[in-house]
Amino acid sequence: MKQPLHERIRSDYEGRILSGALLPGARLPTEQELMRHYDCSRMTVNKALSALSAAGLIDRRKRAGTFVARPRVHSMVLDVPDLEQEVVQRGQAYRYALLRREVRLPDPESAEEVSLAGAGQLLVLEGVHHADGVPLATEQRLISLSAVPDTGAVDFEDASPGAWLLKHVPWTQAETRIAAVAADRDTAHALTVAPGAPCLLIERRTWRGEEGITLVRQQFVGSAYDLIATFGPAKAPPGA
Amino acid sequence: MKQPLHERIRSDYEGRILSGALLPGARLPTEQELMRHYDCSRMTVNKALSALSAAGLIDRRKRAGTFVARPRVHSMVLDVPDLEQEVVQRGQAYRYALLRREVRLPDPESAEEVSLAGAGQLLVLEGVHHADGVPLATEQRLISLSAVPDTGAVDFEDASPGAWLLKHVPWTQAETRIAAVAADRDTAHALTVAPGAPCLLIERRTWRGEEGITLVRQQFVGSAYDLIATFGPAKAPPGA
DNA sequence: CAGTGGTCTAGACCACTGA
DNA sequence: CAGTGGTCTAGACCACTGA
Repeated sequence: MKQPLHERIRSDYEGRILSGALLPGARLPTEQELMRHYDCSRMTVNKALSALSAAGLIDRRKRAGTFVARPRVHSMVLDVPDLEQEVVQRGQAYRYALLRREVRLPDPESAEEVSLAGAGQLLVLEGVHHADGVPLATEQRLISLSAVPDTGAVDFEDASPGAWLLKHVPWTQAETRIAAVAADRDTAHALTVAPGAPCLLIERRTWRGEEGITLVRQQFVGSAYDLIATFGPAKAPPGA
Repeated sequence: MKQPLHERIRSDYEGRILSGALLPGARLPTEQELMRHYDCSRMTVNKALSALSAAGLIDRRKRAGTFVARPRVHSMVLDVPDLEQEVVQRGQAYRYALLRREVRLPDPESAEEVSLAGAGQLLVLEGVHHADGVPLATEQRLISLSAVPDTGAVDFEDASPGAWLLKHVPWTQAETRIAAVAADRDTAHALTVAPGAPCLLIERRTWRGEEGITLVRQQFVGSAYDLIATFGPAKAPPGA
């Protein structure tokens, strides 16, 4: 075994957390218990747990113990925006209008749908995000029911699916594609802009471990929305 | 002093690296030397250096020693694209055409220019990025000459300023603003698209520590460019 | 082959805080 | 107040690799 022991301990628990075997809030063994289980010194256990803590996967509290961290909302380096929260922070009223809801098998011709659904079905949600009653963005979302079975029972008539997912499903990997497109007729109608108006298109795929969670395609009114991403060690850029 | 010693060692060297007092490639003291200097055990020194290594600020090589890492090109979590590299990877020929170059004081009415320039002057560069001879994006860039004095001597007639900066200036903090806009007359002309065509606008501010380095505003032909950002622990998304 | 970092041990004292 | 994690010590053996 060339892998260091502290790496093995770290990846053991990383795997259990990412796979969902250890749910948020679950308690991990104490350092003493891990020392006995892995037959090693406390420093080695501590190194593994410190790394998990630095990665945000666990929270450690003196006397209380070590716990699986709550799903990261804004703890990732890129500020993946939760649209609802953002609108509310601007002091506007947020509303999500669900237009369509469907559970179906993936389209066998769509590689991305097949890859997302795995062996199961897809929940398809279409709706429009509003700020102060004005349409801000359209959203088409696919959710893997095998990855997130709970979603089937949730009522999305009112709540934004993105906000629900952020709160309930930990994700570890995301890919975002951003482009500027001209609004087609349907989108222009839904957003009450002129056809051809510039829109910001955001497509995001999210994974937990190796398993796809959701694929979402949002189209924003160009004149009404900016995407801002900040990254680096500090909380806010120095200029702010 | 409530700050742990390993934190103090870490922040001592972090500060020297970010401030430029220790340049890329410079050698740090060995663990033995640091043990003597801070009068502590090797594990404490090792914890501090391991953290700097995990953060990508230093490289450690057995027998050789510990060195300040080269500026991060793609090591940040968000894949800030280097346009030149991206175009070349697509198998296209890259060219940057410089349209304007000027050294001037910041406009006192522009808070962002004043904040960027500090006490010094600004280098202003305007140009167009081409892929296979076709205009891909316009670029307006401001560089703080007090933060990057070397820039004054560089010939940007041919080389993209972004690629030069990525290679030569380590940055620690960035803020990116992304929006969809309609091309105005000048931009449409430079990009040879119709006025009003959707364009992806990217504005990026970059800092090294507290000091502003550059502010760049790029406008991409919407139909020709997608921005893709991947983040998470793995190198590539599982679906790819 | 000698110096460097990587890892690990078997302890220790302490601060914190919830049972 | 007892159990937990945070930090630190003073060693050790090893793998690696450049002088």
